[in-house]
Amino acid sequence: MSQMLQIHDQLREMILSLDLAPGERLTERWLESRFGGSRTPVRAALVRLEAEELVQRDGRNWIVAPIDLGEIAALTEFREALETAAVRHACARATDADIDAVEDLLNACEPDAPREEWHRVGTDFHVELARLSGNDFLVKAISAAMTKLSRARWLEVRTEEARGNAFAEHRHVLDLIRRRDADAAAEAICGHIRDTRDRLLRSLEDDRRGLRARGFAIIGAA
Amino acid sequence: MSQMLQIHDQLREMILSLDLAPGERLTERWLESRFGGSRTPVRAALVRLEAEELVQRDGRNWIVAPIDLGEIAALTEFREALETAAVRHACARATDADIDAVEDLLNACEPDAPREEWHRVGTDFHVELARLSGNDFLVKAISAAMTKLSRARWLEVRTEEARGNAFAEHRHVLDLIRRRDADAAAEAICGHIRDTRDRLLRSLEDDRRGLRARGFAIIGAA
DNA sequence: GATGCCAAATTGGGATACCAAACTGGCATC
DNA sequence: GATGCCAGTTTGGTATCCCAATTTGGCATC
Repeated sequence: MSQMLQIHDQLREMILSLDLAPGERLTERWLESRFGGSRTPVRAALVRLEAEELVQRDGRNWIVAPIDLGEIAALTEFREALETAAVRHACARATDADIDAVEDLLNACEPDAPREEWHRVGTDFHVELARLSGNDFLVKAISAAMTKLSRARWLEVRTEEARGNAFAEHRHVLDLIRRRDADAAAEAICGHIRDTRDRLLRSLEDDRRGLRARGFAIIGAA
Repeated sequence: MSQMLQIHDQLREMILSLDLAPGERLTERWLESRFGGSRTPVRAALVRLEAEELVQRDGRNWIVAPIDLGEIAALTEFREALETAAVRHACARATDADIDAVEDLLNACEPDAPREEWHRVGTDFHVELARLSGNDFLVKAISAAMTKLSRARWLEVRTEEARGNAFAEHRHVLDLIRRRDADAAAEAICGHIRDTRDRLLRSLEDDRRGLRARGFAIIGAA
């Protein structure tokens, strides 16, 4: 694989895992020494990440994209539009085997699994659910939306109970799709998305001061 | 503005206006001489356009993204999800003045205006309509979807009557939003999007042989 | 005339050189 | 002590250089 893609993937991972603080400045020369390539592939990777909105320009400088709590409400609306459409199409198109495969994804996550695991499965579920729609544009858009939410979800302080609730909602949606009840499935996924927003905003609002203290650029009214 | 952005914008325009044929190979050195910059900004522009899916890699080479007729159906579904959500939010949020501004956009396009004008207004309408939703994610996604349809729309052979029909549908949607009838507006935009798909596919299917003869890479079953 | 093969040219990936603009730090001034 | 200013440093933008890989063209061979 080209150096540019290696740098892109590694830097992407560092940003999404919060190894690099939101708002932190990135100099091309630091990245050059950090990843052992020259500026050419570093710059290509930055341009790519800029298109994914994981880094952005601040004047002439590059910074890790800040987390914008103001986006969360709009992102929730966006997901409602996409995911209700996705589950409706899924009801019409997914085979039982397809649905079982998504259920397996949920089952593979043990109750005492590490936080990373829950985080990953919580994202993957929505993407795989989207895939049942058979529409790649929906898949890509939902995947991008989950990426935009990803870092905020890391910051959320989640009780084991809250995680259990979210997973129960996931299972419920799958059941309704299996029964081909499109209206109920759309309603359920919509409710789940809103619940997620509420949990997230409540947690982040409570913890906002602490997050800023950790040096994270958190902007926008939650 | 930086050279990279100039090159990006010019090249983007050339691709969207079909000055560069879909599937055509682009060498970095040709672009370098064509736009009078060095390879560094050229390459940055290409990486950017790759993220917009207007150019893509073919092995190590760069090519203008082919037109994929197979995408049109999925894109239509995608737009249905996005635009019905957008008009529903618009009914709740847009002011009468906002709606009038979109109507002015339509009125500014004379019946005998050149083809470019109809093409542009036909795209802008949907983006400005999306803006009435107040949700930037919907705006961006709809804008990107219209860009993906843009070149296929150029290829469409459109009678004056067909254009008139499309514009009448646009006005009808606006009226329903003005009356705050969300269900009817959603229904109307959805019908319009499907009509557009049908017109487009019928026209392209008829003309496919001719398009290939012009050297355009047109892939996928329509 | 078809085919196989090798040298030359071209291409993209990467590294580096150079420059102008922005930033920094410290010193002189008030 | 606060303020203004200038030299030195750092940075991103651009141009250019080098290299390995691929493509190309033509020539020898069959």
